[in-house]
Amino acid sequence: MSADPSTAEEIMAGVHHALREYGYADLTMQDIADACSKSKSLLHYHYDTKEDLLVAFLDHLITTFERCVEAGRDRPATERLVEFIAWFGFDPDETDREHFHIALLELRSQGPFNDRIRSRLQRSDRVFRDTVAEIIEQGIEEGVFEPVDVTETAALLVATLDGARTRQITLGELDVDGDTYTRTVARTLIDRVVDPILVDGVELPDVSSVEVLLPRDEPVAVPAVDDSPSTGDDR
Amino acid sequence: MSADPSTAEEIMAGVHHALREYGYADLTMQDIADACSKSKSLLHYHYDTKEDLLVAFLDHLITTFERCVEAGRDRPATERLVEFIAWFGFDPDETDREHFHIALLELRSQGPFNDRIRSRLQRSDRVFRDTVAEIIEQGIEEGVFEPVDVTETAALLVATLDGARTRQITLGELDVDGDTYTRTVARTLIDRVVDPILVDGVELPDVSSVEVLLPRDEPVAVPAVDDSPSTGDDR
Amino acid sequence: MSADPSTAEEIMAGVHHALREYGYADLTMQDIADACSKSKSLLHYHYDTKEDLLVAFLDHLITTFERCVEAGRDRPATERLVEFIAWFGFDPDETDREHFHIALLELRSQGPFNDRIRSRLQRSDRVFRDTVAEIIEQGIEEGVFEPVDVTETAALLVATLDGARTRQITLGELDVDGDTYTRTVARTLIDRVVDPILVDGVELPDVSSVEVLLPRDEPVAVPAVDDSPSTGDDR
Amino acid sequence: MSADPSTAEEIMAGVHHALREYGYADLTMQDIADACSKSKSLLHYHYDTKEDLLVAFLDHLITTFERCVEAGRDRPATERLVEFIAWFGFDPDETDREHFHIALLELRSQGPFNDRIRSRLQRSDRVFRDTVAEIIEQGIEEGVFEPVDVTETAALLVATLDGARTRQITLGELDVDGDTYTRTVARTLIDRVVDPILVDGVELPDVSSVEVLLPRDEPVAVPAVDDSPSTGDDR
DNA sequence: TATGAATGAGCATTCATTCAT
DNA sequence: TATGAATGAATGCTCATTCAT
Repeated sequence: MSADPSTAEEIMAGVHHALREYGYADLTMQDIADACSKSKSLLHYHYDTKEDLLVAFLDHLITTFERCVEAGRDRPATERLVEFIAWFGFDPDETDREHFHIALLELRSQGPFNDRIRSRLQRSDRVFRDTVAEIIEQGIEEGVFEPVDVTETAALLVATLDGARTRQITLGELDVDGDTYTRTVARTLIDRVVDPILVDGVELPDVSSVEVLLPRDEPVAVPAVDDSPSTGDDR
Repeated sequence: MSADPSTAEEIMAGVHHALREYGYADLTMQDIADACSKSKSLLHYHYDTKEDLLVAFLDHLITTFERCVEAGRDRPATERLVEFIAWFGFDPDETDREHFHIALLELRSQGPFNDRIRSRLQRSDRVFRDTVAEIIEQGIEEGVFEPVDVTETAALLVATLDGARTRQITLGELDVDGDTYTRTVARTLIDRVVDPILVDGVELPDVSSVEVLLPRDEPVAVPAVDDSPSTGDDR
Repeated sequence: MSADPSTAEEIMAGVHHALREYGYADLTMQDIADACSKSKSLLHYHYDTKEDLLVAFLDHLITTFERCVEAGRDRPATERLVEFIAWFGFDPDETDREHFHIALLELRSQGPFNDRIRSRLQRSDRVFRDTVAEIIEQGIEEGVFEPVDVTETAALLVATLDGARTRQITLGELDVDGDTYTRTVARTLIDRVVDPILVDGVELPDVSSVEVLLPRDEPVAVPAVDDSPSTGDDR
Repeated sequence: MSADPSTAEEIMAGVHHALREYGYADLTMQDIADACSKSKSLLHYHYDTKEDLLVAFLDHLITTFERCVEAGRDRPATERLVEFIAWFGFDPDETDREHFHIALLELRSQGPFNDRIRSRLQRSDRVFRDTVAEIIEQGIEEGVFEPVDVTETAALLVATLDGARTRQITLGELDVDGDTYTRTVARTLIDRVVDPILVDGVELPDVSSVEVLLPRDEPVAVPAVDDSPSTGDDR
């Protein structure tokens, strides 16, 4: 890896920033270089190809997410579930986050064409569904959720939230019943899917009272991720 | 419109074919020209810019969908709903359809950057949700569905099915519990969301018994769509 | 020639109009077609190539000029000379004329590359210099001009006026001593070159009192010029 | 500016060479690239657009001229004036120079359409007329020229020489009285305009005895012109 | 005569990548 | 490590010209 660990971080932050600004389709190496005040050549010194760089960025992203999930593991299941659901939506003023997810959607749409990207998406999907499954499992053990099929339930929740976010992003600030697409769907999802599996008497905490530990996608300096550049080995 | 209506159709079919083959990001005017055995110049003769052409294609797509929805309006609500849900999924062998939806996802991911594309996506979203809402409304009137909030329900169903398809597409033929992502989610969606709103005693028809009228995305010759070339006016 | 004589005239007027609007370098067959409300194909029916069309236009232009010169031949030499000098300049509000001469300059700059254009420019040069030479000759015979070398004098006058106009056109409405480039030069030309060859006691008439018969380059309907299209013979 | 000063010079020389060979209207970036044995991409690396490159070339040209004028300032006015007049003409064998001025005329004809080109033409006009004005002023001070209006005289001389050259170029090697157009006009110009303002007893030196310091338009390596690539600032 | 449809050749520009330092 | 210089491949678009009717 880079002798200077901060260089790798600066580059990752640069990718993040450039993705937010230009989107994936319009993203050039020059954009990234500008965003981290480095030269194109240096990016190629650390990552042989543009693809290598983006794959490293995806790894970085997933790792960050995993770390955050880990950090919240000691909280009650209901709280964690609400956090997860809430995490998917944006407030209309979080344009940075929205721009980033737009870029991410573009990147995801390249999955079918790119094995390496796809493998990261799969890992990310695994992490997402496992996280939700684990939360539900935990809830069942805690006696707050009915004993449902956790795998199916996790798949449903993730698909729904993802679909809502995708639609909200691609359609713009479209209102559905006077609220955001994602929020409308999230609310309905809770009413129709989550509430029915709550054990009688159990209530979900209010969204506003739940601390969100999952990454808000800020270009925070991350504690040093080892993604050795240009080693070339890939799955 | 073109004097020869078949030219416009040939071009639309060419776009369809080329999107399936190359995806949206890699799609060139040459690809489209090749796909319909015409010259690049001719494409530019009919559609000033590449964007114009793709926007026209989206219009064509939505119009086709609307026509098919119209055609199935006389069937029972349960049947129509099952058809709609089934329509979202692919069999593993329908690679053509899958490839097309991959391209569509890429195109959708450009919505945030392109007003004209976005306006088509919004129209399409409207059509989708209105269709489902109308089906549920019809079901309530027929006495087969409980009187639920149709707008919310429609939003939930569409988001979930879209999310499942998006994930299935981007992640590849990933199995969830031994089935397709979309099918697993569709099944769970029916169990957890649709079944609970069925009036007691009513049962959904089996998927395999429902005739699917919605467009299978084949480049079928469509009965004449008016997309006057190069008029340039937009919204 | 065209069965309908007005068609040829409409096309010539179209070229004129289009040249004024787009200049020569940016002139497309479509521009000309639009300017005369005809189709590109029709232009090609009458004139095989774009070059043919422009060459015909130059012929048309020169012929018109000759006709106007002819019409003024019965006036006194001093009057004719002042008219000629005045004819070269524009008022700042004659933007149409200026735009046309801009296009003409562009066209002239193609002379070195195009034999057929060059031959028309040469003919036009001949007509110009001969006209001035004839005026001076006439003046000598009338006893108003000293017996100077008419060829040299004509060459000097034409070069100077042309140079002034070229500079005025290319440099924009640049002021020289509070007046137009062309007018400043024309005045100095009269002071330094014309006045000295006037016989003692003779005075030039005032510019404003001289009727300008030379063509103001308006797209006037011309009495029918025979420029048989597409005959292919040249020079 | 380029780290290697020779690169900028090579490109300028390439533009010069390509202009001479293809003219302005037919000039492509590929032509220029070929002419300096570089890649099109490199041209775009140094100059964002074709226009940028040509504007830089015009700047380069004017700067070179100014430098040469500067270098000849210590000579007598009559000598400098004769040099200036002689400088405008070509010998029939100087086809390179002629070709270059043809291209220049094409470029000038774009002035009305292009602010940046026009501003360079204006600067060049200023330099030309100021140079002649300064020479005449100097001559008046030296007591060899009568005290005439220097501005008017300079405008007249420049317009006449420019007009003669333009006509010679556009009309081809057309003879006027057995001599070049420019030479005929230059001779007459001296007879009718310059001689009359000479103080009695003063004579102009013979053209052949005057050393011409003004640039012969050869692609001579110029002592380092600063045209920082792609800075984008203009005027 | 007159037109709409269709084509091929050409061109400026972009961008990931490489090279020399 | 880090950079500026340089390149090849690719792409959307323009336009004169031709063809079928």
